[in-house]
Amino acid sequence: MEENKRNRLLTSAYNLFIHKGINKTTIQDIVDAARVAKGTFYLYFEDKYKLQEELVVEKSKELFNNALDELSKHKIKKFEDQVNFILDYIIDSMASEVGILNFISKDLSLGLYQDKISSLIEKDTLKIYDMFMTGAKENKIKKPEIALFMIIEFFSATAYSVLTHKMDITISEYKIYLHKVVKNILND
Amino acid sequence: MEENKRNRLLTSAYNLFIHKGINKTTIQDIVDAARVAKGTFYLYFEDKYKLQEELVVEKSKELFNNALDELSKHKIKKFEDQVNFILDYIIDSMASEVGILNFISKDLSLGLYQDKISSLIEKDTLKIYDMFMTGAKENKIKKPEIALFMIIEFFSATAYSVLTHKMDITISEYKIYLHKVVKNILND
Amino acid sequence: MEENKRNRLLTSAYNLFIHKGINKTTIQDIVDAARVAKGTFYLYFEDKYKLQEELVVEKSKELFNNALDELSKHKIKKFEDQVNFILDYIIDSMASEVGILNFISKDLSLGLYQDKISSLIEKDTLKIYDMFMTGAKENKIKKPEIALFMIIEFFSATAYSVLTHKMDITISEYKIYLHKVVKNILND
Amino acid sequence: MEENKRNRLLTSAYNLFIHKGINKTTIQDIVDAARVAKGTFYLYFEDKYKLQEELVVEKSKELFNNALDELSKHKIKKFEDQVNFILDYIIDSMASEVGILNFISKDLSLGLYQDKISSLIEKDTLKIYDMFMTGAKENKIKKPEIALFMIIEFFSATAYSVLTHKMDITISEYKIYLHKVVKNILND
DNA sequence: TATGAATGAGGGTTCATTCAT
DNA sequence: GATGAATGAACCCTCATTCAT
Repeated sequence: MEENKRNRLLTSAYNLFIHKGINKTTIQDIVDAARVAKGTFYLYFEDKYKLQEELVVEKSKELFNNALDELSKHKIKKFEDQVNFILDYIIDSMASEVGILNFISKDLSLGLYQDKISSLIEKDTLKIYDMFMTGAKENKIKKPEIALFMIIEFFSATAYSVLTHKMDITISEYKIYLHKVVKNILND
Repeated sequence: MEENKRNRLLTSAYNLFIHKGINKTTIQDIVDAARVAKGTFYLYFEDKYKLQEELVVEKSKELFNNALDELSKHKIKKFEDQVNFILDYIIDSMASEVGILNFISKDLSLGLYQDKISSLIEKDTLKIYDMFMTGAKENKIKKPEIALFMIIEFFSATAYSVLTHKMDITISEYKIYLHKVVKNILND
Repeated sequence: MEENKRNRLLTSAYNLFIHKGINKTTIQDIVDAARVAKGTFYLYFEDKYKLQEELVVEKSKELFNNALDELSKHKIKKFEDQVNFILDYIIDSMASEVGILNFISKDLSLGLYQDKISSLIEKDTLKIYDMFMTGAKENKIKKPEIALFMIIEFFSATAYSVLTHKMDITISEYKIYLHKVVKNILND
Repeated sequence: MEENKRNRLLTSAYNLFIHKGINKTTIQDIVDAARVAKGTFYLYFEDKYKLQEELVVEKSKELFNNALDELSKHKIKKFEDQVNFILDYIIDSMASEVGILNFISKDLSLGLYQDKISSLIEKDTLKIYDMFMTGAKENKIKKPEIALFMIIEFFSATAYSVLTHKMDITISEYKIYLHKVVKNILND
């Protein structure tokens, strides 16, 4: 039963965050949507931001794992192409699901999100991290961690701007640049 | 006298923002530090965020203009090298002046800052924008606006991470990557 | 416990309103007097004026119902006399209880009060309204609603002035005029 | 020059009062409209309410005097008819000039207004007061002050309600009631 | 576990009034 | 007379957090 309420809180918060942003979502809003008492919130989460953190990790894992699943279906040989496939998959997912974009960026700075993503990626439990490191080793990439970091940072910053139409460029056009920068970083 | 108080508010706010971040800085804090009555704040600024905006624009202009001044002293011929010189100058400035770094990133999302920077850069009154466009034209760079955007986004995202030691890499090492990506983007 | 605090707020507000008037009574005053936290006020009332509204309705109902109770003890036959009995009862009540008079008129315009009273009276749930309409019908009064309105308006305006000694006339003298006007309005 | 600014303040305040009501009109609003500095306000008026008082007296005198002027053109013999003529004139004026109605009643309670009117009427400098007392004496009305008071109170309360459509009755219908009550009060 | 009434610090904002110029 | 920058008390309201039940 307890997990039930905890999950309801997570789901309700997610829906509110993507619609109103975190700062404008109150704990009252969350517990109302979850049909749970206010005190119950504090039984499961220290505060709003701890809940958010959990949500970001969860949603990111989902995104990455879906990308990996899809990758495994395509038998792509070249490491560079694998990396690009994953990045393309992520940007396409985000383009089709506006919610997650708002979630990671309205109020929530992208920079903040990057903190979370980075710490997420550094966890060796994360399959995508392993996949990258394995591929990097096989391809004798010198500093794989820095390379990954550069790719992620570049991707995060630019993809967000492209998706929100801050930059007047289509996703297809953007991918060309992206692939070139990735190639450049990997073939150090 | 009036400009005096206005300036005291700006200065006090700047100092508080870089130490506590904007969200944790209250208007009461600002007026206390400026030794000014609360109502005086509202005489000059609509709210905390308007003041911040003014501060960001001002500080950014300072940074860009200093970079350009310095560039003009060095007689660098190649466009790509000029761009790199400016980026290096900015990252070095930020490295030596911790304040501005906290100011643009604590609470304040980097993304938000980029909005400001971007709108700032798009103003044709801004010398740095002109400089880039002129150089790009001379070098027959195809889509100078997209190139500039890519460089700024990449630089903003990575420089911040490097300066805050989120990534274990020295500034010198970082510059090597940076220059390569810049080269790659410019020689499209 | 909850109703306890709510009632304490109502009582405290009433006492403050009758002594200082609504406009000069702050929410801080009310919660202090009720020995309750500020936030508690907003738990029960939207704002000061909603509380006031509730108070006016409550006090008015009390007054009307007492008047009707008393009327029923006196077996008065004639409709006109019944109406005068009620008006007399109300003015006597107000004369003996200064509080309610200040409450309905200091700051609070009498006109405003009339709005409340009128809407109160128009509710068919209100016994006094039924009593009047029934009596009016039996006595073949042509436009009972207008008659009631005229009586109420005349009574409200003059009674208030008499009770506050704005006019140098005793209550007894006043009743004579009042009864004449009532008679005149009813025997249209 | 000074009278000029003073008058501009009065005029501006009047226009604001009739549109926004007194409570929502700030001194800043008034001085802005009068194109005068804030401090200047305090040179001529103690506060907003002293200005308002002056305005009420002035506008009321205007209304009464216009009524008297018009009366003198009609050679009406009977005292009762003269009184009714004046009341009719006033309600017709108010009906045609919405401004004054808002002025005396939005925020400003009618009761408050009555205070002013009453004190105004008691001043023997007021022609209308003289006219009434003279007529009353000639007609051997016993307590002319009380009669005047009753008429004014009844008229104020009901006319306001009729004009603001709080009561569903035409002005013509209303006048019939009004005249009957006046007759009744005068023929005591 | 679960509740939700109660808390109260703290936020932003307004505005009548003063006073040095 | 005239100005308007400066004041600061006062206000309303929000909301994360606690705690007795």
